[in-house]
This record gives sequence, C-alpha cells and structure tokens, in this order.
Amino acid sequence: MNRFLSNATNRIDAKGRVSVPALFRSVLVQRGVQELYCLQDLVFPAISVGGPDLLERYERQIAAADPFSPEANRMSLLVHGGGVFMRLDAEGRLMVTDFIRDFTGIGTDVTFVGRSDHFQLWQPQAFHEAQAAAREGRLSMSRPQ
Amino acid sequence: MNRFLSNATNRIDAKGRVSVPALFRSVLVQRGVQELYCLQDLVFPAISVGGPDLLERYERQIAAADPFSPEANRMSLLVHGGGVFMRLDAEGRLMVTDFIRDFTGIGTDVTFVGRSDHFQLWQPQAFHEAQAAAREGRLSMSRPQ
DNA sequence: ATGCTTCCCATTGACGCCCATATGGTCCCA
DNA sequence: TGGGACCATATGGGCGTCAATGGGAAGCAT
Repeated sequence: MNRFLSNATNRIDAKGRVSVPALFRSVLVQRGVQELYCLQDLVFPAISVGGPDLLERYERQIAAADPFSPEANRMSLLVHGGGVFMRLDAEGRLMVTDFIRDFTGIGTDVTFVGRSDHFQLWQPQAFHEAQAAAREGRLSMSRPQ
Repeated sequence: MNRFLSNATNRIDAKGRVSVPALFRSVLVQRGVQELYCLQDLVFPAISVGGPDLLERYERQIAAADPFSPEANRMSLLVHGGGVFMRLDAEGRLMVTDFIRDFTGIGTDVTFVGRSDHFQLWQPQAFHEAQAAAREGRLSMSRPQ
C-alpha cells in the first residue's frame, strides 16, 4: 500500500502527543517523507498533513499569479503563514499544537483520515458527521474529490 | 527547512524587545542574512522583514512600473520612505519601534508570520482576522492539482 | 545627569530524546 | 484447534537541553 487509506483514532497523551497510525507511517517511509507539512483544509475543519510536495502544489498556485498582487499576497498568507512543518518523534508521534486544536476542535482524541496522497487530522465526532453527511449527498457545495 | 513557514506569537518585554522565533532565526543564518530590512506590507497592516534581497525585489517591481505612474510613486513612498534597517541582539531579539507599532497596532504581543522568502510582524488578532477573511474569500483560490 | 540602547547573565518552562509498559494481534506448535 | 510465546503498536513518563523571557549593569547621546 503506497497511499493513505482508511482512518484510525488515537488518544492524545498528557504531553499533547499522539501516535500516527503505523500504516500511515509506513507510507511516509515509502515516499521518503521526513518533514511533514501541515495545512488547514480549505473546506473542512481538518488539518491536512503531507510531504513537501503538498506545499509545493499550493506554491505553484501562488506562483501562477502576479507576485505583487493582493491575490498572491492573500494566498501566501494562508499557505505560508498558516502552514506548519512538523517532525515525528522516534516513536512516530506528533505534537498536537494549539494551532491544530483551535482549527479542528480536537480535544482528547484525533482521527487520522487517509486522503490518498496525504492524510488529515480530525476531531473524531466532526469526522463522523462529515462522513455521514457525505454519504447522504448533502455536500453539494463541497469541492470535488 | 530553508523557508519562512508557519506562525508564532511572542511577548514584548518591558524594554520593547521581542524574540524572533528560533526557526526563523535559523533560516536567516542559512541565508547569511545579518541586516534586516523592514517595510510596510502593501495590502495588510503588517511589517515585512527580510534580507537586502527583499528591498531589491520591491525596487525591481517599482522599476518595472511606469516611473511616473501613481502606483510607482506610491510604492516608492512606502519602500524607500517607510523602510528601516534593523539588527537582532545577541539573543535573537528585535526592538519593536513606534514605527512598527503605529502601522500594525501591535501592543503587548507580536505574531511572526512566515511568507516563504521573508516573514512579517502582525498584531495577533489582526492576523487571525486576516487569515479568516482570506479563507472565506477562497473562491478565487481553487484547490490545486 | 537622564533617558535609551547594548551587552551579559539568570530563570523557567516547553520540547526533544530516550526508555519502560501495556495491549492487542499473529504465528507456531502441541 | 486451542493455548501460549512472540511481536508490533500504542501509550506513559523521566530527564536534559534549548528557546523565550526577565532584569541588571555598562556604554552612548541628548
């Protein structure tokens, strides 16, 4: 398996750490990803996590615009100012910072959700609700897959 | 990491100093930047901070415009008239001058915001509001492939 | 001298690094 | 087929290091 698939929920410990599921870690290793880039999802209250390529995709978007335009400025504010680089510790855990908590509503547990070329961090209940909504086709305004 | 990414908020002490985040300082070292050039952002109430290359980039932009246009005139006024050189102290702190306070509204805390090739100083709440606004106005920022 | 800046050192609190334990699943063998 | 050994993952916590912060004291200019 070389893609991020399925989901799993892990507990945050007293120090604010949470284990990334082993399946996801093995995908990271396969892809040679060592530094993780985290970005707020544009639609859902979730944090997207991937390798540097994730950042580069967004940067190409910015580069396409006039670099001094208000539009490029606004995009950079989101992508560069809102993005965070993280590393896993020796046990494959990451810190759940306030940046992540505030945006996702995550409290004591984190749901890891595979998204093929990256994965996401969700507040467990928010994920279940979003999935239930998607199943009922109530996401007509969401972005296409 | 060789770019300015993510954001962090630090407190200004009684002497008006504030620590530049260690991550940003390490990027400055990597780039061999010793003198910091500060100027007002063209769109947001924020101060941009970078090496001499930052100034040069703005000057090229001015040069590219019609030298007698109101736009070039306005940019020159901001870049040349509003620019300041600064240095960090031994602990990696910088002085928050009235020039910075007046333009940004910064009071007791400063939010450092990465912008890839430079970083910015924001009043914390102004940053959160600007980011939220940028996310709302995402219509123009489609999901990259 | 007074106010402001620069250099230096102390404190403390957070984070990274390391090792220990628990838990659940799998495989092997009787 | 059932029991048990083994293993990988998830989780908990100790401890050292470093960043952020606070403040004293010496230089500089007004």
